[in-house]
Amino acid sequence: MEKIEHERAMDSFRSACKAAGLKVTPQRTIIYNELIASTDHPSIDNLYRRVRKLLPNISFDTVYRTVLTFSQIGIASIVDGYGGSKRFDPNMKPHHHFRCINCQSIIDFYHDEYDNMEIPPDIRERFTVLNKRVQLEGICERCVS
Amino acid sequence: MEKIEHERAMDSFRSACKAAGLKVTPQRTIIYNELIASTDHPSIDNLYRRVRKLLPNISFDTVYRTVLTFSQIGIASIVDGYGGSKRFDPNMKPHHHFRCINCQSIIDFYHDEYDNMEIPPDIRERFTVLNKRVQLEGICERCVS
DNA sequence: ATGTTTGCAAATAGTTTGCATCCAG
DNA sequence: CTGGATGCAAACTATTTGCAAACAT
Repeated sequence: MEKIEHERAMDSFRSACKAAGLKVTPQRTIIYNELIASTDHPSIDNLYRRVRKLLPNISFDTVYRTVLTFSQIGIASIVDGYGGSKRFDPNMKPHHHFRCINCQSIIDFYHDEYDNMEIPPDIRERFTVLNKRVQLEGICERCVS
Repeated sequence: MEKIEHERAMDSFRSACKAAGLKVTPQRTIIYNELIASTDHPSIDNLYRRVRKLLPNISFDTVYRTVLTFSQIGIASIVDGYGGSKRFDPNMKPHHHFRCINCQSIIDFYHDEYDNMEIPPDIRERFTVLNKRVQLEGICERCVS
């Protein structure tokens, strides 16, 4: 990430905090700063270790709560392990998922157009792709009210 | 699921077990049976409660290990919480993920064609879609060897 | 000032492992 | 028979909560 882009990201971080009524604390600033410097989708534990180099007294759960807060105000997203526990699907036919961000229910759907999407050439060259799935996120019909 | 389709699924379950050198035990049979009867992507805890009605003495971790085994031999898949812990992404621009099923690393990639995919009409009518992402799974370049 | 955030600690939830016994092949 | 599978227990990891002190506004 370029320097200018980085500063722009820090600016929009501060705006997002204010918009959400959250204080711009040094902890939050440093955690966000480390998060955007990380390209590897870090776990909280991972992030904690990096942040601690800059802020040795920070506690693990400050990092924990802060990153969860970031995902609530829409400046970061959880890419794995949304809920507490693993969930399973016996349906091995090609299909796709809609996940409700409120009630966490996962709804299967079928859509040929999605099944037929091509793998981008650069990905296909570098990796062996075994599975392809579209994941939609949003609010389900029961949670809209 | 229709009755005939259900029996076909149980047949292919038994074949898959044999092919993988696994024994077709009553526990595995009942767990798989309950799993395909569940359309809600159950957690293990959830499945355990259902299975226990049929097999009151079964232990929680038999269910646990069994379902993990199912996902290893390819007759079920984990749809949430692949690893032990949550992982975060500060990148809020539209992008997609490749996840290595071996080392669990998650690689971002960009692809306009994926960004521009339409939401299926029936989904758009029922739900409020906030986010759309393609998730590819497979083996990454470092893990192929 | 004051209400939010932090750090600490403890509780809870989810996952993994070791091992003796049991049973499907 | 026999090696893999099961049940039990305990360890371990991840997540959540309560609360007093500290801090940003």
